[in-house]
Amino acid sequence: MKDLTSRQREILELIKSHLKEKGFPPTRADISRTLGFKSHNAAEQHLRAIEKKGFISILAGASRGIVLNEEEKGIPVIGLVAAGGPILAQENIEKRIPASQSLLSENVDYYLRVKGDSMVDVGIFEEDLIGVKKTNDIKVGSVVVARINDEVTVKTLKKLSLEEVILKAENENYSDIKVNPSVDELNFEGTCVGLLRNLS
Amino acid sequence: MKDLTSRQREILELIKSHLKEKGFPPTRADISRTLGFKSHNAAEQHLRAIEKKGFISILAGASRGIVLNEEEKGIPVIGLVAAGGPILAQENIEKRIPASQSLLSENVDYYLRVKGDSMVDVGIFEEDLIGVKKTNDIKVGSVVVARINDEVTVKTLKKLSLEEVILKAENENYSDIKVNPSVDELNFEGTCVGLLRNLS
DNA sequence: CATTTTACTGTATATAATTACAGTAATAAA
DNA sequence: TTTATTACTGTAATTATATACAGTAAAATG
Repeated sequence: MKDLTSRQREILELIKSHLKEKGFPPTRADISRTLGFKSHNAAEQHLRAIEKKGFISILAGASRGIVLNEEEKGIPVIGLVAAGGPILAQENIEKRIPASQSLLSENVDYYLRVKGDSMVDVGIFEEDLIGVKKTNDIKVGSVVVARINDEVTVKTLKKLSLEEVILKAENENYSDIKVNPSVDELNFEGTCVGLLRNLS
Repeated sequence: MKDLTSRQREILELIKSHLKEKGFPPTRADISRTLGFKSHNAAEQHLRAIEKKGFISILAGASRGIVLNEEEKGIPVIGLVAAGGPILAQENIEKRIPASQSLLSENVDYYLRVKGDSMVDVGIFEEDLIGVKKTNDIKVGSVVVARINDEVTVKTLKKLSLEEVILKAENENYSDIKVNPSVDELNFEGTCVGLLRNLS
């Protein structure tokens, strides 16, 4: 799918906002009015170009017959993380669930399916989905998604310094993980901002 | 807001499904075609009636200018339940969060903010939101929302018979609640089908 | 029983909207 | 440098759409 020109992108955004505000697509005249075109044909030709590039479909003969061709991706759910690769790699994506706006207070970049029982003491159970936000703003005390030498784990961050990082399992049967960042490769994938569990 | 007649409801549903399928509202001709009217005016007059009853707005002069007037504000979040009244009473609704379709596997009628720590052993913590589905299909072993003599509680259903109902708190510090349905007033408000937690 | 509401048909018309054709001009790609 | 693409103006025709007016008939309401 070819890239849109800036003008075409502007028109696509206009269509989206019109849809959101009014509830139906704009006419050529609407577009022309908003962008100051003196000819409806300007809008028409932009629409054709955008359609040709695959971003919309135009239904012939129908008024306001502009359909967005979005694959409405939604937020990816990560099942098992293949060692080594990036966490959001295609092969890790189990499914996608529709973007859920204000469901969780902060924006979620992806959901990670929890494996194991190392976090049961803070109510994170196996098979729960934790909402992860990619951020470098990692704080001691929060639940983080960390990658230690290609292994991804969810733990509470207990200590963060240049010499030593301590990750705490919230389960008395597990002991703390102590990592020396200069010896082991340690990356923080993000912070856990929410939790989703399917019962029934 | 007056009730719609069955024919009017049919037309409102048609508008909704047209919006969902095509992405924009139907014309009077579309409606007439689908429902077999021989005159577009049939559709027009139905639309006027539906508008008069407050379910839609019609934008004069605009093609497909039908706007749904839904308060469909999303799924209600219930904070504290006032004793006595129905759980979904207006005064109990703390806020609403957008309908989240496939987020939780089953449809949620409302979210209930958990008070207390009686369910921590199954990972339900204070301030968590549990997704509740109103149903009479209550099963032993599932987490239910029950009302005992005007008090609402979330517990695991342990035993269900005509003589005795046992509700189990999932916390060793609490003991089972035994209810005799013929003595105490007992209603099941619904089953817990999911859980939502905001961290961060 | 009179009146209103619901549920249409049928005709007509103004206007809303799509869309084709003919151009101009600047910029990008081959 | 030729050609294609982008970005428009301007005109016009056709079709799509909203919407008014005049009816009919059954059902609901007061």
